Amino acid sequence: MSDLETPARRTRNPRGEGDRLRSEIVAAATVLLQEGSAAAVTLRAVARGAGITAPAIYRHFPDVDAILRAVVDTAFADLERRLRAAQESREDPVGRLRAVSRGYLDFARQQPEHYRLMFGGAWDASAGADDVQRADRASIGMDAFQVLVDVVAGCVEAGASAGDDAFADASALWVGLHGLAGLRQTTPLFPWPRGLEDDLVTTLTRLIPAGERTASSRRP
Amino acid sequence: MSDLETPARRTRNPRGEGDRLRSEIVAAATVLLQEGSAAAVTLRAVARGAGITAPAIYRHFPDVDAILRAVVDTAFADLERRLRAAQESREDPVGRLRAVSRGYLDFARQQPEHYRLMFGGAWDASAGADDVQRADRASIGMDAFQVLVDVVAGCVEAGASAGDDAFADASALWVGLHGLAGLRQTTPLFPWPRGLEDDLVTTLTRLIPAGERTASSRRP
DNA sequence: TGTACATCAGTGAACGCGCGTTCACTGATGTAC
DNA sequence: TGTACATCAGTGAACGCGCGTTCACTGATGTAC
Repeated sequence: MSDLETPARRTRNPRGEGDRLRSEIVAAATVLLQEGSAAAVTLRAVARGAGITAPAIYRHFPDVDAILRAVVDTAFADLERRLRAAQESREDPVGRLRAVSRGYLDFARQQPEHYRLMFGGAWDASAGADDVQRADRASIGMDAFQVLVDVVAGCVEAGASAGDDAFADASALWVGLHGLAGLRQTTPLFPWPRGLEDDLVTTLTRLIPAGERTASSRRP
Repeated sequence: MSDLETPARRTRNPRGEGDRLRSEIVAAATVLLQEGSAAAVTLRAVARGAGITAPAIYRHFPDVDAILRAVVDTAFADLERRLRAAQESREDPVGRLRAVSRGYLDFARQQPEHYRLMFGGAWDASAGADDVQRADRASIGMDAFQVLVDVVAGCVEAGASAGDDAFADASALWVGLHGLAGLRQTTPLFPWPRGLEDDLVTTLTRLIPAGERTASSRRP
């Protein structure tokens, strides 16, 4: 706007406050999401939570969707961190696979509204996104998914899985974990069979029963 | 209120219009859901869609959640009808299983907002429900699930599945289908492995490869 | 080193909007006598 | 069979609310000279 008056002006360094408030806004939105649902995350409610007035939000986010995207980004980073920690909590490949699977389901159970927002799909249907943004949206969560690929590949390499395509089997595992997380949340009264979680992991990643292991295929 | 004046009054027959308008309200809500999201289904928007004024809604529904519940009920009946039709479209047990699975995923793909509402879980978290209502909510969708149990049991009986617990395997299948439906909707750009859908059905219901069939277990 | 000034983050008041909900009402329908 | 009346579905006006968004502003911070 006033660029016309002073064309060669240097871009000024951001003040420290700027980033601090930005993360406080995201934190306030996170609290609202945990206590209610995505519908509770309004611009004014976020401002109240952050202790500022509503218009101040606009210095940091163009709209409320951008805040939610920032929350989702944070949540995906958190999920990845937890999956990596689960992976490293064990030494044996199958133990790692099960620990990561449990970690995934724990995340979904403990942060149901975050999980719903991350995988609810409503937010990425925004038509206003350009190609770059869309590619960004597409790659989000892939770091977390990579942990699944890694632990499945570990089982294959150790001869504990009969699969030969870790990416494909990790995809199947992801589908199973996501389905279980979602349905458990929706239908808490359904009489879920005992051991379903372990069975799903075993079946979807083609784990070989311990007794039959050390062979490279199903049977000698 | 005026019961005090005429205590023994007969309950009057409902006029035909009453039920007709009720279903028109549900139909209007359904259209709004298809065109937008659950957030677009407001009391006033439904009234506009049904061609009536907003207060007229209250003759038929206590609040907007009740309308959404009616939409969900209708959608579950529709899902069951489609799964039954898929089941009866084939004679062989495995063909039936695959047709029903495909029907489930088709439903989720064609009616994404309905599917999201049915399994989104937000609507049944209402704390105002009494025990009867909660039991009602819990049993909803079980008729549709029974179709999965039936086709899985058909495969077991025909020796096409190595499973021995049709309910448990149908639960696993449900988890897989739900996960695939949800993730495909959320992450359309993910490079889904070819044949994942068929693989999931095969694996989760413990289908025996055609060459190894007629035996009662995995190997003679 | 001092000082005038540009920059910037956040404020406070105000707007128009769609929402759910209420209320008294209207006019058609069906029933009692 | 006629008629007076109760019932009922839906109307129209109005309310208060929280929302997103705008605008001019304030006062602190940092920079140029």
